[in-house]
Formats: sequence, structure tokens, C-alpha cells
Amino acid sequence: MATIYDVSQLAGVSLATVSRVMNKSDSVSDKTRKKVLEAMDKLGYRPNTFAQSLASNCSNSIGVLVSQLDGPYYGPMMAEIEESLRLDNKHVIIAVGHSNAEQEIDSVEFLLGRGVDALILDVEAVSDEYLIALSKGPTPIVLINRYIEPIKERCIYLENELGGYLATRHLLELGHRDIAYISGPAKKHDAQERLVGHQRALTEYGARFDPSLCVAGDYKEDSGVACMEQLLHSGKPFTAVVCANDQMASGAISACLERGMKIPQEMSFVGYDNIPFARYAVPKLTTINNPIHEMGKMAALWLLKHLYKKNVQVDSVFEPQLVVRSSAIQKV
Amino acid sequence: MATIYDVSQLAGVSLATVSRVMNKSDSVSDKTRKKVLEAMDKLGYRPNTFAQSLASNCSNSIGVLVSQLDGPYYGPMMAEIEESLRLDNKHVIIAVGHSNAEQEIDSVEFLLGRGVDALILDVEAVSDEYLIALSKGPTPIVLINRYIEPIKERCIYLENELGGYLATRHLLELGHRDIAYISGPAKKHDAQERLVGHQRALTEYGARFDPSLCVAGDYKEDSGVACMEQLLHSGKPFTAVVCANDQMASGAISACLERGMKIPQEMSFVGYDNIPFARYAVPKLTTINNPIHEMGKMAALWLLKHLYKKNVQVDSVFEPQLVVRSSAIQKV
DNA sequence: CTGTTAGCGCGTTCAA
DNA sequence: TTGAACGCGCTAACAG
Repeated sequence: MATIYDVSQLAGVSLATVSRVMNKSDSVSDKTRKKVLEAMDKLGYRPNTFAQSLASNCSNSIGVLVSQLDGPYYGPMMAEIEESLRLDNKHVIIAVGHSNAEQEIDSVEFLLGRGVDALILDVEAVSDEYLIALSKGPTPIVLINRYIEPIKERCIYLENELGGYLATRHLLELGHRDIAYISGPAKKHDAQERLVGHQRALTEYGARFDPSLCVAGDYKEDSGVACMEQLLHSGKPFTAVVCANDQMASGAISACLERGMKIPQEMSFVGYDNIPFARYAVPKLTTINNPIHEMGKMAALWLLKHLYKKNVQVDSVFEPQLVVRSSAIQKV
Repeated sequence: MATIYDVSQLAGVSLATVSRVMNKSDSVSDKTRKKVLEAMDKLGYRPNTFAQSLASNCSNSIGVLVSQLDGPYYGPMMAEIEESLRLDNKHVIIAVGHSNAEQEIDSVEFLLGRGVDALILDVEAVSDEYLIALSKGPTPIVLINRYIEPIKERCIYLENELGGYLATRHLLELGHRDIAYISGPAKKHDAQERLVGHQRALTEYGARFDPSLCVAGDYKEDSGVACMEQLLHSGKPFTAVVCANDQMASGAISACLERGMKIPQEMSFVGYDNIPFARYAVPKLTTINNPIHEMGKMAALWLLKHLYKKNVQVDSVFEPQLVVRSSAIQKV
């Protein structure tokens, strides 16, 4: 592997000059620049990034910590982050937190130990205080899917409450009044917010929130099945269900179908997230669009702007939107 | 940020000794080790990985190149790779190839330039020759989802042909004889192999392969819809369809449902991959299990074994298995 | 078992 | 505009 020294020899210049042409410093004459470039080319020279990082104290790498890598949710986000960063020759190092505070902290430490220039975090178990403290450290952080007032300028998030509101309002406008709710885990912020939105819509339309028609799952399909069974067994009458994400909606619908119920004729459903599956489900799922890939992109752009001083536009607040398909219909 | 020097001073030992305790070299007395550990602790010392990499010429990082990050396919694979490697304190740098030769090569160069210790590649556009040449370079590579004879010891793959065979045989055993096939892109190796398996089953059961009942999609849902429309419009009679992956099966089924057909009563379907969606589809999808996450894990273990000399067991060939659900039934 | 010393490859003053 | 020299933090002989 050729080094900067080899290049300098071949080009007949000093190390410093080679370094200058690499770093696009303009105080190099065109003639020498050309000589150096040719020498690099001839040697197939590739700078050693570790030496660069060691000397410059900048790694051009970003640590990305997500809750999970499988599932329909994080793939699109990671894809956008990778792409946006890659365009600027930065690379991403991934770590997984598994929605567990200990693992999240461990992963942050791991990435920090790896010398990343910044952190993009989609974490849910760790406390606000921890993140606030972290944000005061030397390594910049950006938060996706989380709003923390004191560091709101580093938060990229969806207005989850509004989404919950829109989902339920849609059903109310279709004439439903007895609406069940399958929530996400009570500890998760987004789950709480979505539920609050649901309740607001109910109140606004003069329907009352019945706690016995609200059960919590874990955002996965299986829990959608279980929650639906529970609701059905409760004996309480209801004609529609709002699910805090599409995966649980999928499970819930499949539980109904399993019993021979007709969907949406006998039960209306609204999901949340608009994962690809929603378009091909049967019936096609009415849901709330969650522009998770956009948020990933914005997190990357935020860093490009604030850390690497690129001139880009970044949005940080995203509005959920209702996507009407065919899983929810007028109450009969 | 404390350095190894600070630690050595505080502990009253030399740099080398500190380095030894970090690298778990056993030739350090318990007493000094303890002193050093305490000093590290007190200083909140964290080794600088760039300096380590520069000095040791080993980065403890693995480059992972996949075709895409979104979609149901690569998430589980990445998750296993990350987890397995992380247990040994290695980290993962990701890049995306978009099934495009130029981008794949570009990504390989990018990762190599990043000084990764090895490469895990799930690539499809690049030629066998390129990969063979790459494998002769200084950076070890492991291939997922691809079999190349001259470097087969670095290949982790699924017996795709067998899967195609099993899918079609299942339908043949259910009495179907006119079986359509929705294939993946003709250039992709796995798509070719799956199709060959389909044809072998047909031949074995004395059914003939009708090219006009075989159309190719791009592995995405939408193309499943389009292919199904095309088959239906062809006028040729058929009672079952094998799809080269679950996503296209999902699209194909939704196209039938859209026309008011009853599935599986009027048309049987078998998919391929067994993505999570398959379990919650309506009807539940009969498919071929593709242990993609296992393959990811094995790729990681392969490196742990051959590169980092860990003592682990690795399997490299995976057998697909039929998963019977309810999208394919006896021919009436 | 421990310390000394010489790099690893590059960025960055400071002079010239 | 260019070059010499030092230092980034750590590993790996080699010596003792």
C-alpha cells in the first residue's frame, strides 16, 4: 500500500504538499498539483483513513443507533441516512439498542469509543436527562422520533399526537362512536402521544374514552392478535379499532378474519405508520403516514449542516397524514 | 481525553504495560494489572481506536455491502451480523449497492478505503471474475447469497434451486398441473436458480413447462400485481402460481382479490422467502423458508473464525424448507 | 514480568 | 507556494 511518502517521492515534492492537494488547499500551484495527482494515480494511492483521523481528530463517520434493524420501520430510515451521508463521503457505523436502556447506553459508549464525529439516535428506553447530558458532551447528537424540550433544536420528530387524533377523527366522521384502541407499550413516548391524540378526538366529538376498550401491545403483529382477542372477549360492543401501528393492525385484522368476521363490514380499522405492507394488506389498510425515511434523511442533513458546515436546508418537525384506503368504512 | 500516557503516569508504569493490560496479554502481574485498571477507571480512559488501528493495522471493523436496506429482506440479516460481531467488539460499516454494478464496485472501494478488516457482500450485479479477483486481495471477503465455484469456501448461500423445486412440487402434489410462474429478474442468480427448480419439478411430475405462463418481475410487490394481470390476460388456463418471492406473491394475490377472485379456492399460490408478512397475509401464505438471518449470522461467524481466529462452528449451505399455510389447496 | 524505543501515515505549524 | 519537523495515541519488537 502506497503511502503519502511514496507519492511525495515520485512527484518530487514534500509530504506537506501532497497533503495539501489531498485536502483541496488552494495554495498549491497547478503544476505541482498535477504532478502529485499523477503520482497518486500511478501508485494507486489511497489515503489511510486511520492516520487521517488520528492526525485530524475527525473520522468522517457517524454512529447510528436504532432500536432494531429488522421490522419494516428502520430499513427505510437507515437507507436514507446512509445515502445522504455517503454523498459527502461520510460513513455510517450502526448499533442496535433493542429498546433497552442498558443496551442503548452501552451502544452509545461503543460508538463514542469508535470515535464517531456525531451520533444519530433513535432511542426510547434511555431517559431525557441522559440525552441532555450527552448533548453537552463533545460529540454532537441528533435525535430521531423524540422531542426533548431543552434540546429541541436537535430533535427530528413526528407530531404523533396529531396522528393519533387524525386516525380517530376519521372513524368518528364515519359515524363510529364505540372505538377500541390498541396501543403501543406504555413506556414509549410515541405510544403515549398517539393515545393522547386518540382521546382528544374522542372528546372533541363528544364520545367518551372507555379504558376497558384500550389495551396495550408491543407494536408487533402477535400482540395485535392478542389484543384483538382480548377486546373481543371483553363483551363490550365496538365497531372500530385504532391501532397504534400497522403491524398490530395487521395482527388484529387477521384475528378477526380467523373468526370469520368480515372486514371492514363488521369492524373498521385504522393503522399507523403506513408501512409498505399496508398497501397490499387485505383489505388495504387505512392508516397514518409516518415519513420515517424523510426523518432519517433530515437527521443526516442536520449533521451535514451543523457539523460539516454544508449549506443545506433541514426540516425537523413532520406532520402525519391520513391515508384513506379500505379498512375503515361508514358505520352501518 | 485521557491518553495511554496519562494512565501510565497515574499507575506508575510504562506505556507498554498499559497497552498489555488493554490487550489482555497475560504477561502482566495481577498487582500491576490492578493498578492500571484503577488508573484507567479514575481517568475514564477510553482507547483511541484510530491510534490502535494505525499502529496495529487492524480496525476491528467489517464492511457490509447489501443491495438495499429497506424491504423485508436485509433487516434481519443486518441485525444478526451486527449482533454477532458486536459480541466480539467489532463494528459494522454499511454501504448499499442498489443492485447496480457500478455502485457495488464503488461501495467496495469505499469500504476498502475505510480500512475495514473484511467485507461481507450481498451483491448481485458485479461479475464472478470481479469477486474472484477481489478475494485474492489483502482484505478477506465473504459472500452471502451467491455461489462461485472457485471461491466456494467463502460463500454462504441457500440452495435456491431446491426451494424452487419444493414450491412447485407442493402444488403438483396438490393435483395442480397448469402452474404459472412469476420469476425474479432474469439477471439475478437466485431468480434463475429458483426457476430451474420449478422446471425440474414440472418435468419430474410429467407436467410441461409453458414459457407463456412464466413472466418476470423485479421482486417488488407492484411487479407481482403487473405479472399477475399479464398472466390473467394471456387467456391461458392455470390453477396455481409459484412466485419467486413473497413480495411479488403479495402483489399477485392482491391483484386477484381486486378482481373478486377467491383465494385460494380459485387460485393457489406459493411464495418464497417466508418474510414476516407471509404469516399475516390473507390467506396466510404457503412459502419457502429462507433463513436469511441465519446466513447473516454465519457470515459474521465465518469472519470471527477465519479472520479473528475464534473457535466457532460455521455452516455455509442452507436448505430451504416448505412452509405450508393456506394459500395453496388441493385442485378441485 | 516490565520498560525503552521506534514507527504506523498523515495534518499542521513555522520558516523559508 | 513549498518544505522540515513535530505530534496524534498506540502497538510491537527488543532488552533487561
